[in-house]
Amino acid sequence: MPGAAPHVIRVLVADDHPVVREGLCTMLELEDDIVVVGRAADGEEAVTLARSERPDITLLDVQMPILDGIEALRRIRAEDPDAKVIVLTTYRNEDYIFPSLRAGARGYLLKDSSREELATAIRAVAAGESLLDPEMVLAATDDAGLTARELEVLTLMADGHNNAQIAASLFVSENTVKTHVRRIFDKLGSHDRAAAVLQAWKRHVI
Amino acid sequence: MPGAAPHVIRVLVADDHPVVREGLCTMLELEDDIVVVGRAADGEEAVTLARSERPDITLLDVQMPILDGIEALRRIRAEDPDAKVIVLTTYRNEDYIFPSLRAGARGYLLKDSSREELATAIRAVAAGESLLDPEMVLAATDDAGLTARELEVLTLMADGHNNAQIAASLFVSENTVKTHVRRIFDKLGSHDRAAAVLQAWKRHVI
DNA sequence: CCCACCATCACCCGTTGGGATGATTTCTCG
DNA sequence: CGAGAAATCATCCCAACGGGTGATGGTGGG
Repeated sequence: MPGAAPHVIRVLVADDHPVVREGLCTMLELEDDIVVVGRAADGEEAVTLARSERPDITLLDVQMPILDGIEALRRIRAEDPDAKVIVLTTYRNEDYIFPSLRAGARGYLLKDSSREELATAIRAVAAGESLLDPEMVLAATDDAGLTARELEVLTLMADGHNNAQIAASLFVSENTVKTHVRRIFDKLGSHDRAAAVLQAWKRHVI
Repeated sequence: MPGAAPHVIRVLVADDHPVVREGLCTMLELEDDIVVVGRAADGEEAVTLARSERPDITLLDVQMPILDGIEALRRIRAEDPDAKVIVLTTYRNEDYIFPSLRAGARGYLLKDSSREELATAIRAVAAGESLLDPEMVLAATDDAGLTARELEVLTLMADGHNNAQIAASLFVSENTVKTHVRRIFDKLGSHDRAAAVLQAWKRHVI
């Protein structure tokens, strides 16, 4: 890599919260090498602006009206496969990290980031690297090793279905369901449905 | 009320998220009659700044390190019972609305607010009124009508305790616990522990 | 090719849970 | 004071749960 000329990085900011959007823009404008070239309040606007402005970096909030961040991300990258997008999240919702990466995100950050972290992330991604909030990556890998089937059972349990109902839903015998349930308990470290379901919810497994 | 002289409103902003803090300040400074006299990144700082600056309005994030918003609110009002504090929340966590009001908050807003809403709220509270996000008030009443005792039982259920264990914890008979549990089901519209606990969690009852 | 993992099912057995119903006491609020 | 809500406890009863153990196919990776 050549000691690239001090190139200004053109950034598009998409967030439905006016406060957050302003905050991001204000912080970014304080950096000499970053300029905000567009602000979007929803996913659709983000896609449109990405098309017209062709920013170097697009900051996308996951939770947005009309088009959510992930879907906006897909469309932006469908139009421009080289688009570099960083996904932001307010909540520690690791649920979105893998979908984001699969959709082509280059970065995944908590909004709870300092100006430095933001700027660093933007520069890194602009330079072609990828950047993930380490805290998020760790948490996201915590799917407790549940299999797809176990997840189905767990979800039905969470909805208040008993073993017989789950069995009927999945077209298997009740014995099978009981086996799954027991394995779910093992993996989540719980001994009953209530604790297992809450545990799973807290860990964003369901 | 007299057509008060165009008095400038001195505001203290406390939020641990740099982005949000900046965003709030930027938006508020755009208003002619509002000036930000302090910025705090945690509850302790907020208390200190409230003491030294004596702002007309203090904006407090509920979730902050060291001292959370509620506790900071209590201390600020302990030192100055006339302090006017508006509590902000990112999440739709209605759990904090009643504690906030009990602690003396004059306003309770979602951070997901426009500049106008923010400014209106600040002016209203500065003028001696109270202002609550109507959406929040409605949601907050949704505590499912659980009694304090039922909440204790529910919490223990959520931790995976069975009726016998709960009975032991609360020094009552298992029969009593079963009665509470059944009433909890009724109130939450569930038929088993797993669903009840998750329901309660989602509704921020526990 | 074999091992590991997954999903499936079975049987047994003791414990727990949840529904129905009724009663007592205490406390608050009008 | 009297109504009502909350908390307490009881008894009956059957369905559901959770633990233990063992077994059979299918699939995929090494």
